Amino acid sequence: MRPGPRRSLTHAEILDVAFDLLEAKGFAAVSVRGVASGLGLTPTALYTYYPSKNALLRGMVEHLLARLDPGETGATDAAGEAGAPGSAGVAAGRTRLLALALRLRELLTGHAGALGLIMSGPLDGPNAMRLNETLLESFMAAGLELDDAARAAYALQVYVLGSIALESAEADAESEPADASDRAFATEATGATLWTDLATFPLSERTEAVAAQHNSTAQFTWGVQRLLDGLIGVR
Amino acid sequence: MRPGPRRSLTHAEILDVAFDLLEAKGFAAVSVRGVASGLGLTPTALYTYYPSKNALLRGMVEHLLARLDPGETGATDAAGEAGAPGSAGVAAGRTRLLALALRLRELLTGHAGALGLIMSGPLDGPNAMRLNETLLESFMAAGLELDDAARAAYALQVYVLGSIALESAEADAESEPADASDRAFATEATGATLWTDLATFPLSERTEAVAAQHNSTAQFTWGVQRLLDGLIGVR
DNA sequence: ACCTGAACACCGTTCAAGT
DNA sequence: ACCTGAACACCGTTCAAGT
Repeated sequence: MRPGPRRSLTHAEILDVAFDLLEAKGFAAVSVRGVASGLGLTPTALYTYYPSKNALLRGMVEHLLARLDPGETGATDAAGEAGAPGSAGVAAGRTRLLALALRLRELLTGHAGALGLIMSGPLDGPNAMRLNETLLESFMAAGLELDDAARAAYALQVYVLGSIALESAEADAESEPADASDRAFATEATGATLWTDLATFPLSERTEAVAAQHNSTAQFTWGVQRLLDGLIGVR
Repeated sequence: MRPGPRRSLTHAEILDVAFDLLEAKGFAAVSVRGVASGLGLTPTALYTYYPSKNALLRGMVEHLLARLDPGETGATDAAGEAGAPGSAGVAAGRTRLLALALRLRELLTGHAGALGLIMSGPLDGPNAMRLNETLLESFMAAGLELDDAARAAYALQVYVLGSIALESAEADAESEPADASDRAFATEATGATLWTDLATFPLSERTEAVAAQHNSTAQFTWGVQRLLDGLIGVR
């Protein structure tokens, strides 16, 4: 076939195929050629819809964030004044922040390799801004003044994305069987003693059990709670 | 030339070329072919030293971490008992933790695109373990019991890596001029209203000035301090 | 505007062969 | 053990051409 049947796709259709690919074969499979062929198109046809692969990736991020649904704002009373709201507002704000963090983590870990998406550029799309606005409202409801709320909102995003980064780094490693030898070479490369086993690090050794749980929802929640402890003045 | 002059390179020499490439041309330029040609080798020759590109990347991570130099342990007194150490020990532990976090950030942001390195696999090399051990010691010196110290050490690493992730995502975007149009397409892709400008998000708008400082050392320090507030029971 | 086909300049990795 | 050269199966992106 030469020119083509004039399909006129939706961006949503393209992103669906991209997410199918991400879930089925991982981040590396989300290629211009791969998505195009999943759509029944030539790679070059995709450039009609997105000017670059990076633009496609950003579209995927926004698509994910659209499903975040920050929920009812409801913090309008506290948003106006920088004073100390009632402890009920503090508790409500904190609950909402934890819920948002958990939901964000859920969305991003649901699709393996989603971190690659986030690193495609800054989080400045409309849905990312909506999230930011909700975080600001919640921190102000919890008693922070505006500037501190901004810093706190950023800190929380940092923590969530950091968690995803570390989790996905380990998840990727597990799916690659050649990893043990990779590690050996990395060790040798630094000139470190090859017999640096756990015994050299007594605390790390005694802590193996809890380290094994580092990627759990419980550890994530614990970390977010401690961060919120530090950000909000309560507890 | 056919077979070759039998060079016998050091892993350190290879890593040096890799870091030169990383600094000069970014993470994408750190390719097997690129490193090999910088060494005057054929790409395949590199596979004698590293079994895969990922192994090379892990070697680079260890090489970076080797320059971390956690410093004198000095917390041997507090490491033995889970009780409450003197406030001097708490302050010293906390100071050391902040210094480590700052140093780690400095190392990773010094080389643009270093996050790609970290995502090459879990941080389980000898130097990564040495860092972990030092973090454990410091948190115990600050008064945490062993299991909480393990969780806290992980939380701190999460925060540092998350900061790097967000910073490098924005740094990469700045170096690409085609970004504005990318964003427009991403916006359209979600079906979001195109006129979602800052005015729709009043809090985000009023907070632009501090948002512009999100990648600063000051903001990083502020976030780490708040996290330490929550992790260590003081203040 | 949407699409094809050919092409350009790259990738990581494998394999047989040389010293 | 260390290296080459050829090859395989991919990339993102550009460009002229068709409808």
